[in-house]
Amino acid sequence: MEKNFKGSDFLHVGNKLLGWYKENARDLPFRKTKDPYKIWICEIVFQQTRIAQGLNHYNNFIRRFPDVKSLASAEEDEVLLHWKGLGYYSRAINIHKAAQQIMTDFDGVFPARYEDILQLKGVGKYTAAAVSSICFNGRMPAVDGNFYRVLSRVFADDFDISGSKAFAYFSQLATLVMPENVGDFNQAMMDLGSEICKPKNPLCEKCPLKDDCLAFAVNKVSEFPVKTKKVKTEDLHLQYYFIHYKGQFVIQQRKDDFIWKKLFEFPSSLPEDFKIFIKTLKTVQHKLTHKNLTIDIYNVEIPSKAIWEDFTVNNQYMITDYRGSQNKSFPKPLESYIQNSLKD
DNA sequence: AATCCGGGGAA
DNA sequence: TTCCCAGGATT
Repeated sequence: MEKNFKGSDFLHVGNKLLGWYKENARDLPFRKTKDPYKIWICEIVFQQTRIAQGLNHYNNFIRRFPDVKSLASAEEDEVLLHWKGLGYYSRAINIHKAAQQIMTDFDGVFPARYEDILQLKGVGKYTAAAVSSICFNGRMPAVDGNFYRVLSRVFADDFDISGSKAFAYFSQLATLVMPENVGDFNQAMMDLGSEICKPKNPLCEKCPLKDDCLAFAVNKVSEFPVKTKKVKTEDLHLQYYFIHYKGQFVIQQRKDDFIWKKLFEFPSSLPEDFKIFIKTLKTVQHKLTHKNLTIDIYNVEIPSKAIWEDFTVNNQYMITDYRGSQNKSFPKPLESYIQNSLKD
């Protein structure tokens, strides 16, 4: 149902939210700073990632890369290592490229304009609005999943959040309630969506917007937001050869397409001659959001130094050992396999 | 406009 | 199991 609220005044909703936020803001490390670098990093880390899940990654990342320059001059593999286990690895690749963008295109100074921030790799309209508003008094709503949920409920609006029009639609809705302090407003919406206006079992009785929420008024909070798109998963079979000799083993790096971008893995093929060295096969199940993985890992034990050197040199494979593998980012199931091999 | 990209926690 | 999370890039 299209609604036309133009001419109406919903500013008091935003101001109520600000009042609530002043007393109930979560105590998070990145709330203590307006350093655009740190705010940017935290926005990327927490894309599609819960605070509890990403907090250690954020702290470790900032400790190792405290500013744009240290990140820009780092090796990509080390950036990926700090992203290990977080998922959506293109974020790590893009964050590294963006740091170098800031060095070359913006003279090493984090850009203050929304349009410039938007040019950074991995930064979309949400992140640009968040950094702009929190650090530079920008006046763009940082419309994310929390905005969809809170606004759809407050206005009892059944606009489908699955479609690509949702961002523009809820951005306009957000401007109706957006007060002067946009930076705090954006963060307040995140906290309200996380702590009160939760997807399931929202705490409506504690909600500062209880008296303004149309969905609550008609007891239909659970019907919002409307999301029609279904999540589908498909099966995927992977095959690996854990080729090793005296604690060393063969690895390779994945491409930057498909899953686990730029992460390390074992070879997925083995010359026919070497299949006589296969000792065991371990099959691992692993779930991704859109894929159910079945991973066959063949343990290939090379019997002699001569064969090992012949194999690794001729095929120009990357070699590591258990210690060295700690400094590389492996997908979780392969990391587990390496750990288990260590026990044997 | 539709699809893909992780991993973990909550219900 | 299913859904969702401080989304963005690609096609």
